[in-house]
Amino acid sequence: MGTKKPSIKEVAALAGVSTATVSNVFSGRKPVNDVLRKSVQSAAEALGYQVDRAASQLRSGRTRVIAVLVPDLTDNFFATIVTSLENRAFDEGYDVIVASSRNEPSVESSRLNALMSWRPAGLIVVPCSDIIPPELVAIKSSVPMVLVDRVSVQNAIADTVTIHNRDAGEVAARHLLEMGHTDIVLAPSHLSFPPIGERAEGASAIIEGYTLKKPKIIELGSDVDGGKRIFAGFLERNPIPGAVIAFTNVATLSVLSACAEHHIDIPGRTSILAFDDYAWMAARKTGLTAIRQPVDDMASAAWRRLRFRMDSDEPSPALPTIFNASLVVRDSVRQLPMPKMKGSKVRELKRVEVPNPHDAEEKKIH
Amino acid sequence: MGTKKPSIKEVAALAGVSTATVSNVFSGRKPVNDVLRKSVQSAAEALGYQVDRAASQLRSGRTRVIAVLVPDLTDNFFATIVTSLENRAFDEGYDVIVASSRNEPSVESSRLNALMSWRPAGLIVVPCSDIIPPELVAIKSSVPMVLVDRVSVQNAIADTVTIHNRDAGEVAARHLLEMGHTDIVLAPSHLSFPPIGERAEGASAIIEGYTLKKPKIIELGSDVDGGKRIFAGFLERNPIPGAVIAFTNVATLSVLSACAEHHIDIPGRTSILAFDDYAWMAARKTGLTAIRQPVDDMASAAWRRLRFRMDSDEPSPALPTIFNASLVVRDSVRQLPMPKMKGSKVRELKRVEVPNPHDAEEKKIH
DNA sequence: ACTTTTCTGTTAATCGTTTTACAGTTAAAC
DNA sequence: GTTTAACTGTAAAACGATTAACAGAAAAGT
Repeated sequence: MGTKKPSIKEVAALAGVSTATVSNVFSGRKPVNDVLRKSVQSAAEALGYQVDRAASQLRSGRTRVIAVLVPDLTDNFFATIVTSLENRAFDEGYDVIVASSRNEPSVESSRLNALMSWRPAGLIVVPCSDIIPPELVAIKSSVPMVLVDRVSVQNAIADTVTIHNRDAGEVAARHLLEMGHTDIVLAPSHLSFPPIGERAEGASAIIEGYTLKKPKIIELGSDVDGGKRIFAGFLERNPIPGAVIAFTNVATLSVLSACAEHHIDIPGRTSILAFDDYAWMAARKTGLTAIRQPVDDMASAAWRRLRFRMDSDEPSPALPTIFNASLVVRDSVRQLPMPKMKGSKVRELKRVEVPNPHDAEEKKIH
Repeated sequence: MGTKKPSIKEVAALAGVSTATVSNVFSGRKPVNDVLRKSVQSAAEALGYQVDRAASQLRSGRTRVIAVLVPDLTDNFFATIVTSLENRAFDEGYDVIVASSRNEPSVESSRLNALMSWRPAGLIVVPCSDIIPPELVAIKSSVPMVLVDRVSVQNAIADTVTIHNRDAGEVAARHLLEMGHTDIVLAPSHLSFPPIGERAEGASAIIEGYTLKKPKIIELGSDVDGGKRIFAGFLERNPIPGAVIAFTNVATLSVLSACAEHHIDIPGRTSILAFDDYAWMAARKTGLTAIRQPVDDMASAAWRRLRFRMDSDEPSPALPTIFNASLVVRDSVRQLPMPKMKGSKVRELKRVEVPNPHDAEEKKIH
């Protein structure tokens, strides 16, 4: 309980000007004489004045807030996106408010409502599943927004930023086949999450095309402990697979934990190919071979797209921005003695350019 | 660009009541007849009405916002704290806005200002270094706040929530000594960060007491790549140490990466004791022995303390809440052939109770 | 010398809520 | 049967900024 914050009136009084002038000094909306400007600034300084967001926003209708909704801040992938977004936004004078949906659609809805009550200037959402919450559809027309990662590009209701998940899955599978593996198990978190499902489909199709039968798929869920138990259960009831593709960060941790518990050597006994590339994956004796998503590029694309939407008032059709994932080869996939083709050290997926009639700049997807 | 949001007036008109009544329905401040309440609610529903935060906040002066400032959202420790805080706050009708300081004092200051312009009801800060930004000191009297983790309890200007870092360092060192290690290197990120410095001191004191000489200390900085290079450089210029204590998450990753690069077997060639306990630490063949901080307990303590401050207008002296860390024994510390004493599986630090005259509830620190 | 433009600053209305003060109605108390 | 109290609802005044409309002075144009 200190003294309450000074208002613009007090600053105006102290500087001997009108409140309008003080406002102009702070917003830079109209030029102010140097002498007056100085005196306003020092008056504000002396009083510890700060513009009141609420009042400013109420009157102007403009709000320099970007709302961001992610499934789980604790997941490094999302945390990285949020951080990146936050920095970019801040540099351009926007503030970011974040909410996480804990991977639950109901929480997602209520958080979305909470976020919207800020009347944000823009909205960036990583939905938690493929059923896009009805709120979003309603909101879509009133707030510029972009959807990231967990969306199927087909039925997107707004701009999207994703990687080409099917391709990524294919590359993963192809790498395993090239290394001589045919006994491959697929370990997604939830097939119903668009990117995960697409990755798994891509991988499955390639494997089936080669081995003529569908690979086993085990859904591991989105928490590490549960996933570990599921995968451990699988290991107990089945022969140890020759290779596993883990389609998310948590799936990777689940698989790895279960293997550690059962003293299964990697890659001696089973090979592992992970998705998402984190520091800890390299910080081990046998580094993990993984599919890396260009997180920073994705974040900046999302921001760029949002800026574009916020700046233009002409509505234009939803634009998908699609990045390429890359394969980072380390030591967790064993070369089996029947090489078909040799794999290269870092293998780029074939680049998928999205036709983009409205925003030429977007073309230079990297 | 859709239709603009409806205001309270339109709801009132549609429901055939005054705006005051609508306000009462939503705030629950005064009782409203059931019939009217229903009609207000359905009118609001029909129009898609949502209370405008800006206006509400401007008029009432109250704001349901908690500002949280952390050094790095990408660090799982902080992300966990933020998530935990967010959930708790949300359940009680507060919204959280987060900012990260990227571990830079200058960013910290500017972010702090940005956060304060929200006129938050409460502030939770994890400072990035031991020099508490001057803004904070100024703010202290006007906003309830609590400091978490990176603070030395001694010169705290507000309530704090920490673990007993010195003790944690001591326990780490003692465990290594008990396992027969004497050739121990200390790997902190920055000694100037209060908790890190204290941990290192604790460990150093114990080791010195036993071996009669100070252990080597290598500061690794707060990014993994840099730290890895520093530690790799150390490994090239020195004999491989018998054991390493890594005092933070990033330090752990740096050390591990460097060891992987140099094909140094753990714990065969060198033993490692880490701080902070994450999923990936268990997801390896040789699980990492680590000191675990009770992150969730810390977050809830921080929230509880903040609530207390927000509820009471009587100023009371700053109260430190101190938790105990625990040692989680896995496989990364090798038992050397000269056992002094035997260590137990999970060893609790001695509990440090903080006298607490003002808030009896706080006593039950767990 | 008079009009026009430009520049700079002010007055006062306004944004959408909350809230104080008050009014009307009904129930309880005497 | 009048006074008190208890409820519910309303009208209207805030809250602190922005901004449209305006005003006065200096510069420029004719």
